[in-house]
Amino acid sequence: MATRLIDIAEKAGVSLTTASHVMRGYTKSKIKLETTDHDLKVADEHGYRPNAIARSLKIQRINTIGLYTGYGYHSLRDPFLAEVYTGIQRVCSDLHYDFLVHVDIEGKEPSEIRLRLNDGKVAGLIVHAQSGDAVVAELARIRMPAVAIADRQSVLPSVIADDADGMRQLADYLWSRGHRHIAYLTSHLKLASIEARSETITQLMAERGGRCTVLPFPQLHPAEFLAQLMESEDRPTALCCWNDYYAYQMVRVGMDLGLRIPEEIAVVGFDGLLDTLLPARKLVTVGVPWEDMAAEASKMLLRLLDGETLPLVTTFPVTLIAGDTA
Amino acid sequence: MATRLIDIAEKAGVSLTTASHVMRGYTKSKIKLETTDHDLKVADEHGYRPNAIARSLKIQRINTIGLYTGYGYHSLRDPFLAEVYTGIQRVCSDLHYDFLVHVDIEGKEPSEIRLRLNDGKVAGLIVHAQSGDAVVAELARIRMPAVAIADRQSVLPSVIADDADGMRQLADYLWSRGHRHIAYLTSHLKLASIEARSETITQLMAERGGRCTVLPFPQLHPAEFLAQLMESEDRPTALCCWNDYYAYQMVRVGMDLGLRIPEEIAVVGFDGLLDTLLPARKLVTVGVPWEDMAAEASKMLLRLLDGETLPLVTTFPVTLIAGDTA
DNA sequence: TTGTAAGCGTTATCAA
DNA sequence: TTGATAACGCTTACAA
Repeated sequence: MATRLIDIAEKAGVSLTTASHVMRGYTKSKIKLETTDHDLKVADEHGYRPNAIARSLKIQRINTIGLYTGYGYHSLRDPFLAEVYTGIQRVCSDLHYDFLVHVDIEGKEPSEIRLRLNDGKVAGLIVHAQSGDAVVAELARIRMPAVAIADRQSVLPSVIADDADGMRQLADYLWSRGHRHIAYLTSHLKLASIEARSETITQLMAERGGRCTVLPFPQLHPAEFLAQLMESEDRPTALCCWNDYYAYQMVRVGMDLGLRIPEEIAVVGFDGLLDTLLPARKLVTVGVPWEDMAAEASKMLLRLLDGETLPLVTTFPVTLIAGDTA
Repeated sequence: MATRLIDIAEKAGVSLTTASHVMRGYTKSKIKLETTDHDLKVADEHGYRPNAIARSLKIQRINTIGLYTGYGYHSLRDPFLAEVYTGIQRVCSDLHYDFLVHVDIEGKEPSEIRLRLNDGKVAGLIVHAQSGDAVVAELARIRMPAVAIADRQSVLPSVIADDADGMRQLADYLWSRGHRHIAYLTSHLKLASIEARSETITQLMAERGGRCTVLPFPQLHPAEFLAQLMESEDRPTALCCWNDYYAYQMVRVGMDLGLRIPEEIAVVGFDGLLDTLLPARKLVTVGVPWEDMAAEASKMLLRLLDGETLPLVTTFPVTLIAGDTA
């Protein structure tokens, strides 16, 4: 049981109110400097910190914001989300907020999910979801403070990229290099940005007398897809991919097929997220199951909360991964 | 103002207690099925959800865990942390916990930081910090439930990799390929794993009559460093790097210098995190300032909490990034 | 300058 | 089977 304000007050020999005033640096009512100093000292000795929960309940505010994404738990291996997290954290850090990753929301009905998001743990949400996400509609209905990022939500203030302009720049670039027939590789996700991008480029190419074929990105057999595409009579000369990840996959598949890029097939992406730090070499290294370890640590933490005693050290095995750099 | 339990009770024409029992599915006291059904219906209509804050205050528990890392805000571009986050989320999702990323802790004294971590917002913490981190000591002192991950903390249950065995495997591998003098590129961070790794490999090489020189990783001028190293008379034939990120940097620098890898210089890492999806090509793409956008969205959210009215759409400019794939 | 007391929305004890 | 009522730890009128 952590020390409470009343404990501090008692130890310091003052009332609860006085202690509270001192802790909050209340200036209106002038408290004796002596009292103040003494109180603070006592609080410090006991490592006292006001309980944020009780405080939130009283003042009806909480300095925590959350993130809702349509997907279950967020894969931070997705460089896009990593950027989003980093941005949120930067601001939270500056403005003294904490950042709650809502994860207890999986496999539920939309209405139930929004209930979970609205249980008072966060003051508001950053939202990244597909168009027509039912949860987002619910959130808007109950006027939960929320801002959409990257993919526009009609019912929320949205922070988006200038997708159309980006596509125009790409179209200009490709056109000036002589491309008259391109393919746009889209995603199965119903994201506003994807629609904006594919529509814009299709229209731009058509306006100029060229054309753009919209195709779903071949998740399962990218190599077969590209091989077939290259053999087709009326084939596109450039692949315009929804994002960098898709694009790099196409580049790799192209290289595997022995295609010269960009001479035989040009590839462009969208995002500017993935850099080229990693050469096309396979590193000799030691594989560590970091994710499993973090999972195990979390489980242990919860068991700890249950009063269980845990071993001081839990060691996971690691494995050498062969490569070509050594 | 969200609906409270008492509102539901009034609407349903029952007492607060009854409503509470119904909501919690309390079975001991048998409530008329009619009452139950009616109450639930009313609650549903109003989109009622028990306030987690009030609930936490009352039951003195909270189903949220946090993460403390020694560095300011966590860079999620660090693939290691991405794995950690993902692992934590996976477990939280399974066990109905939420995950709080503490960010309001920067630039404070250790004792103050641990106070912030101990304000009741989280039930416990996952910890990743350097050896001798004062905050960790404080956390242990006040018996805050915590589990360390990846880098052992003497005062906490720790989940770590078998660093020594990993290094043994690497040493065996390098030794069998004829390497007798290697360099270990270490970090400035005082992490337990680093110490364990460098000590182990140094000792293993020495035992066999070879040797290992421990050098700080050249953050600023990796190219100059490698060039000089290659020219030195008694140069190592292999670079053993603290992690994959360091290793890939060395590989790239090596390729830039025209070195044959592994013939002229072998490179090994540790982690198994970075894959080789990305070829050493520079993509033509459109750069989007995702992080800034997320930051802006967060700021907007907070302004929204202040009652401010925001524009429905905020658009950021994007820029074409030249490359060699198109 | 300090103290008393009400109340934030729950849960839980104890009567009715 | 249901209903008062007292906490949980804090903030804040208002009173002394």
